Amino acid sequence: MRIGDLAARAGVSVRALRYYEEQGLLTSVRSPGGQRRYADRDVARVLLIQRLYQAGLSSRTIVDLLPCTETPSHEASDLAFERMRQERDRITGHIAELVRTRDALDRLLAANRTHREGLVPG
Amino acid sequence: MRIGDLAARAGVSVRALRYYEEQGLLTSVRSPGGQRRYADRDVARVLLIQRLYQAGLSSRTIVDLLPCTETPSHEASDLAFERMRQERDRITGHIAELVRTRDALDRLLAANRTHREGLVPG
DNA sequence: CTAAAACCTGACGTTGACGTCAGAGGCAAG
DNA sequence: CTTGCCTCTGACGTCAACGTCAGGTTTTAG
Repeated sequence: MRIGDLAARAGVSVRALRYYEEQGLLTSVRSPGGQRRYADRDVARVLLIQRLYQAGLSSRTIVDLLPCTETPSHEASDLAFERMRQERDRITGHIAELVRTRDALDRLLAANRTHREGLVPG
Repeated sequence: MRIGDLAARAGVSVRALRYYEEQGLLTSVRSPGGQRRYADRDVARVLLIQRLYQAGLSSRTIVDLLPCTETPSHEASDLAFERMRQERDRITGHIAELVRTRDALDRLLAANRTHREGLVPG
């Protein structure tokens, strides 16, 4: 599978895939001519990377965690495991914050709706 | 209230407050010498701004919505109202994504715990 | 065999929310 | 009036995840 195919299947840009490799998030086998070739399983890997980015993790953090995800072995360091727990908790906190923000918006929307429905005629 | 006091009370930097003013998110009255003076209610305003930033809104988006929040009037344009609904829905979607990501991490954590607890002895 | 399409490696550009530094001025206390 | 802290206006720096362009090579369709 070539880089353009992987990009299409994972819904990211070719540039992004090269950047992931540069950051150590993704590896590739090279063709005799030097072009990157990927396996089918890399689609899922890229989707996971995207998911983690979207959750606010940095490249550095992701590269620390990925060994855990690929080969759940005892060698996956305690630090990586602990880091994963930390990130999980951070996400939980972020979700709570977003819920509060949404509630605030809901209250503002309600207040505006009141004024819109003519309870305060102009 | 001076800018340093507001910064301390709202938990942001002085630089951030000047930036908010530059972006049209915050206004101030000037002292005879040209220094910014704020009212107590500006603390809440800054906290709201911070909350919206943290929810992924840009300065531009926030400045569009803030008129709605300060004076819920009929003049608050339909566009601002609609925009607010959009952002609310975007946040809801984002929350759902974060929950999915957290679930993924939970599964990975469970897998690793299995290997850690000696079910696969080394 | 050829031309188009895809890929390669640099390397500089972008964006947003500030950080930081320089040089100068305002302000309450003693 | 001066000491010291706070504040002012520029204006350049930062950082991350790519976008984009240049100039050249590989792969594939016909």
